[in-house]
Amino acid sequence: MHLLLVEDDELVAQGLSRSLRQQGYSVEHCATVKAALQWLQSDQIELVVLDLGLPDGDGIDVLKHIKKHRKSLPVVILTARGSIDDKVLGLDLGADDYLAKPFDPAELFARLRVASRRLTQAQSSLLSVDDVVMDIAAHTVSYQQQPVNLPRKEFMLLKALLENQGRVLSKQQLENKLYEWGEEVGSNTIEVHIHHLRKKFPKELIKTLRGIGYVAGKR
Amino acid sequence: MHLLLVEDDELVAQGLSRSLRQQGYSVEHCATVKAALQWLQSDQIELVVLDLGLPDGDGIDVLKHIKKHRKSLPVVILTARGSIDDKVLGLDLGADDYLAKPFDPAELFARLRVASRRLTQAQSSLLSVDDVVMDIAAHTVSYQQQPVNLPRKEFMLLKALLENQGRVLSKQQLENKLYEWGEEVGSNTIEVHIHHLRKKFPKELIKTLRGIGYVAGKR
DNA sequence: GCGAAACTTAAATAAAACTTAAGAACAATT
DNA sequence: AATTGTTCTTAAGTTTTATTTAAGTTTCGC
Repeated sequence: MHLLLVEDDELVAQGLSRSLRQQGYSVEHCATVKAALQWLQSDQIELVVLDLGLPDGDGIDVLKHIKKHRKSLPVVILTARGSIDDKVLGLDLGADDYLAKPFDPAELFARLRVASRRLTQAQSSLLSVDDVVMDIAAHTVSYQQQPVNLPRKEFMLLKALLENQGRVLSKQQLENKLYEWGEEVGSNTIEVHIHHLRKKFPKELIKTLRGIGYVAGKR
Repeated sequence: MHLLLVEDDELVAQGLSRSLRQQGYSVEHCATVKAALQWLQSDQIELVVLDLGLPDGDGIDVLKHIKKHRKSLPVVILTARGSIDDKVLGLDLGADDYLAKPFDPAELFARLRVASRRLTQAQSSLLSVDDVVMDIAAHTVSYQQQPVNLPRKEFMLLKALLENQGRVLSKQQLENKLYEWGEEVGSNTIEVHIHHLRKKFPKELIKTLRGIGYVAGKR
């Protein structure tokens, strides 16, 4: 993992770099705001350890820059400014952690492990065919990047179809998915909903198999 | 946001609960390992503040349980055990942060904001859509640079929506965020609060998806 | 070309959300 | 402890929108 250490005290920097490398990071080091911003251009950096008191400016500016341009890049602040107000400010500006000097290296390493293990995390589940994308958790659907508003039943119907791409679902099966048990439906509801869906999406999305049912997806 | 406070000192717990509520969390409190595990069954909890010294066991067991079953649930440890070894252990077992008592409440709140904004991938303590800006730390909201006064529930509601921009939240989900467990709400409260919010902000801010829920932000 | 199945349309019905306003609960202040 | 003002909940009435129904039209396979 690629770590940028921004620290102007040469001695501290050297010691830290060495032990961070021992911890398995590839460490880049710089001592000024300017150099830090330079490094951040590169998109190579995955984790930042930031001292606030720098010779050519305030480390807080580096933090702001990072959170503006690469908001998910974790930053751990490491500084002599240990007042509560400083901490609150740093954390609220987007820092992921804040250690006041003097600190124990073991604690820093533990906190860096927390930050880096968070980098390896997952995303929400999406159903899609071509440029029709459904996010079930967020209850949203988009077509060609544009959000599409689907009423409840239409959403359920499309979801059923997308969950069974390539498989034919009979009207009966679809009804079972849309309606509670015992809630008999007396008419051509499914046909009507299909109709409405087709008006909102490309017509190839839902194919009819006469006498059998409907399928979504390519084939 | 639904927070579980695990703390056996009755006095501390009471004080903390109150100020956490003031910070806008719905707080559930328990004092034992057993009760904590119970609460965690419910899947309602989004954030945990954990004391380690509990009467019927070690809080570390609660942490282990969480990280086994609900990996991504953030846990902030808050304890009298302040040695480096304890900290490293706690953090390496999956805690997201670790504060040793005595601590300053302002710092705890700031660190909780870090944890909760990570849940919603917001970058700092400012949430905004267009010219509606919410400062979670300061508990203020403004619209077109003008401060807007929001009562607690309205604030919580707007916060929940802003934390989930683009995601649809059902009335049920919103209720879960505003009310503590067992505090059943019998009526159309959410609708009424939404109504009040809409009177104070541009009407495009909160969209209704009939039968599904509400969304804030552009889509 | 015939009949069954699916499509389309519009109106009727049902369901959800909005709007009010009143009073209960809660806080702050004296 | 009483008073005032604020915030929250309830509930009823209204409006809006989704869903169902039903009737007329088209399409498909035989």
